[in-house]
Amino acid sequence: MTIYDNPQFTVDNVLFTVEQNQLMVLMVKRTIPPFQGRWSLPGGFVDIHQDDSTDMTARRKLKQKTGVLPNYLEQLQVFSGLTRDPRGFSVTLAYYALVAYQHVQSHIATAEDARWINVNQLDELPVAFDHKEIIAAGRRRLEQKALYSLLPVYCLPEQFTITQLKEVIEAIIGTPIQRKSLMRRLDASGMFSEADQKVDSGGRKAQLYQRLPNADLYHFERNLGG
Amino acid sequence: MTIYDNPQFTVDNVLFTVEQNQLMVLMVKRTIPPFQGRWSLPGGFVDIHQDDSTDMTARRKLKQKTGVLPNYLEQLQVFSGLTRDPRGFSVTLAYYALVAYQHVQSHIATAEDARWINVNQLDELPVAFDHKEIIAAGRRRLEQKALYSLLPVYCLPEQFTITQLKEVIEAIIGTPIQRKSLMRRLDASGMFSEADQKVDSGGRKAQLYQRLPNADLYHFERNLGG
DNA sequence: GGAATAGTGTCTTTAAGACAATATTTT
DNA sequence: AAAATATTGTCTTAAAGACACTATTCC
Repeated sequence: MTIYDNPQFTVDNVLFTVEQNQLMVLMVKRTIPPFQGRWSLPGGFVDIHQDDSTDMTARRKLKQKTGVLPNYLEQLQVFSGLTRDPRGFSVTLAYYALVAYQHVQSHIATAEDARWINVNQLDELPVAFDHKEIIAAGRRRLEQKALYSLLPVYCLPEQFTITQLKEVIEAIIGTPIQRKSLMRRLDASGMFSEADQKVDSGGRKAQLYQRLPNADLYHFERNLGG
Repeated sequence: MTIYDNPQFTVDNVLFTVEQNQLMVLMVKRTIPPFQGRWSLPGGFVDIHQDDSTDMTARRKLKQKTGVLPNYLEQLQVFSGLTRDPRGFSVTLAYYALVAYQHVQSHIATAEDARWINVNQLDELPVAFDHKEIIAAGRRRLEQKALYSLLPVYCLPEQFTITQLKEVIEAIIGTPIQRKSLMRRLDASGMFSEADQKVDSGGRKAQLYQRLPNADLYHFERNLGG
């Protein structure tokens, strides 16, 4: 039986949020080689004495950088190869995650090495490894899911208005959607309850909706935005 | 800086096909511990001197067991944990793949240790590791994709009739579909051309359709089977 | 011609798109 | 009342479901 070199295995996170109608991704500045000084995704090695699965590794790393657990976390894809890390063959399991901007804002603002980057301004940024490609894959997945589910609610606090959700979805998919369609979906999904309070917004007060704690993400049978 | 134990990393394949209207999965009998004598998914270690990515590992292992490359291959999910392998923390990247039964039949038939297992008869089989769970995840993914794409064509040879495709889809999703809807989709997808020949089937001869070589998998905006 | 299977025509259904009309709130 | 935003009503549209009808082939 052959003995194989076990490739280096890491976990990386594409943490998204939406702020001012712009999709943002969390990046951290590398302090050590390779790619020292470039921006990279928050991630690292599995600690088998602490993590009971790679999901926990992902959550642990996100908690470290943001101070909170994300509202949503899901495996994205494995990226592997000989050339993505100059040290040799490597494998990274990429996750993507969603969080409300308000939940992490204070923590990120005080951190030197962590920043929200507008995904539309990534071109100009010096990025480490193949992390631009990983972010692009995360974007595609998020965009797809936004068409047939209400996944984007996880970019908002537990309570939110229809207009807020509409703007978040539009930031993610890049095209306007019908407010009416969104209301029909909120209703049909069974994932939310109407809060007692309403909130003012310049005109008529808006109904607050609130995520039901253990509701599964509902999948619609059609896409929005045809 | 802490030194981490690098967990054991493997690649496993859930290779599906459909034969006699039954969804089948390829399994191999383990010849060494742990789980010696039990059935498991075809997979193994990355060989960094031979594989330029984990995709190639998956393809190489499938070629070894079946003699051919699958018609379709896609990452499924990573499974990890302390308890899935008695030797300690392990990580496996599961792929799922599709192949035409005819393409591999002869090769499998002569192999001692490889067999097609009807996915509906897995309960009775002694299966190694968490491979039942991995197969279940593969099934769910295949089923979902069968609702909004024509992925099941990859369980058929390059040329096929509508009736064959209909039966394959029904085996995968477990409910009957409208022949008419399928024809509309074949047409709309742009993935196929009509072959010159027709083929007999007991009554009127059936049109053969054929996969266009470089067509991408088309995603419809609605699900079948509502 | 009859049985069997393939393919067409067309009406219904469902959920999204469009957008006008109404409601509420602040100034 | 006017401006601004929220919500409802309702007609249109697109693609799937249902299913009757026609076409082809073999016996």
